[in-house]
Amino acid sequence: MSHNIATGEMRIGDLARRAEVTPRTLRYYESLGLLQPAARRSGGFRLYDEAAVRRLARIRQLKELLGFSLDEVREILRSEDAVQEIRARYLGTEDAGVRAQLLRQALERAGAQRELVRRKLAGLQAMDDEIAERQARIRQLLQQSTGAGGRQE
Amino acid sequence: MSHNIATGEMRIGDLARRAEVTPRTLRYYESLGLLQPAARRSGGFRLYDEAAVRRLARIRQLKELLGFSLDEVREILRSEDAVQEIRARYLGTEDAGVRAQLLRQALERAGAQRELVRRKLAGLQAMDDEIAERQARIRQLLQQSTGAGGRQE
DNA sequence: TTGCAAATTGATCTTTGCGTCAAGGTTAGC
DNA sequence: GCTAACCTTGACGCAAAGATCAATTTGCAA
Repeated sequence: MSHNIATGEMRIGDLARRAEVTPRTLRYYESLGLLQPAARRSGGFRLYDEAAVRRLARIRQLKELLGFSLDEVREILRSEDAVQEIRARYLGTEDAGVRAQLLRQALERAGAQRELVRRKLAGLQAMDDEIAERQARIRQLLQQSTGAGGRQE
Repeated sequence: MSHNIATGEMRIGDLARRAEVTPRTLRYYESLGLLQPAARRSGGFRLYDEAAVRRLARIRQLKELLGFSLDEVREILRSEDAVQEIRARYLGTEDAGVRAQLLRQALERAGAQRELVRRKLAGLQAMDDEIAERQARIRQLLQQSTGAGGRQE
């Protein structure tokens, strides 16, 4: 059994198939400090869990969708990991003052991340608008043309 | 004078500075058939015009913002150039039927381009929404926290 | 006319993000 | 306990997108 459904543990090939990447890619990501296996089996086999599946999906999203380099992805993940740490500390304290402080930190990080995404988004929006405008102009010409020239079809 | 303001003619270094790339990059783009200089001076110096500035900006936008490879950029530009050609032919005919046909071609191309952009946009939107949601959750916690713990500031 | 910044072509170098062997070690199933 | 499928590390290869020489030329400017 290569894939223990109950514990969610899987070997490198299983994870690779699930994420549609090659094992080589996963080893490479590991070497860059992007994705660590949850454990190693006695023989040396890497073992991954469900958290790894999610993290890998995130990596691919950042790389493919947003076009970040793996170096940038590492920085972003580092930041996200920090948020998780803040969350853990938040859950670990009862002190309202400390809690509020931690929340503010998390908020700040989320804000920074959003900034990044919104910049890309704005550029894309502008492009979309531009194309839409062009389409509208052409459509209008087409209307005039087929309207004036006697409608066809 | 390296940069004739009146005619908008400039040499490779001028264009490079304006677009924040290196001259090497421009020569490379030329070798890929992405950006042709408007002319060459007798000595062999490349001369660029304002159209080149715009085209270069477009290339960078497609590459940096949308994450297209230079190969893909070339295809997209080819398509855009085709639109320009359609436009020229449109202006060159009076035949309403031909005109309508050309307009429909242009419309189709614009549609295809928009599809591409919108796919990227959708992914980014989803990411932005996700972050926004996270922010909202944190803000709510913060409200509760500072609300319950006695407001400060 | 000489001098220096900027240009030319050509060649080789670098980085990123993996792919592809090579030579073995591990493990599930029979 | 054997075999096939999977895994290990290590090394080299490769395409994209330039960067960096190197050896000359060009051309404005004093």
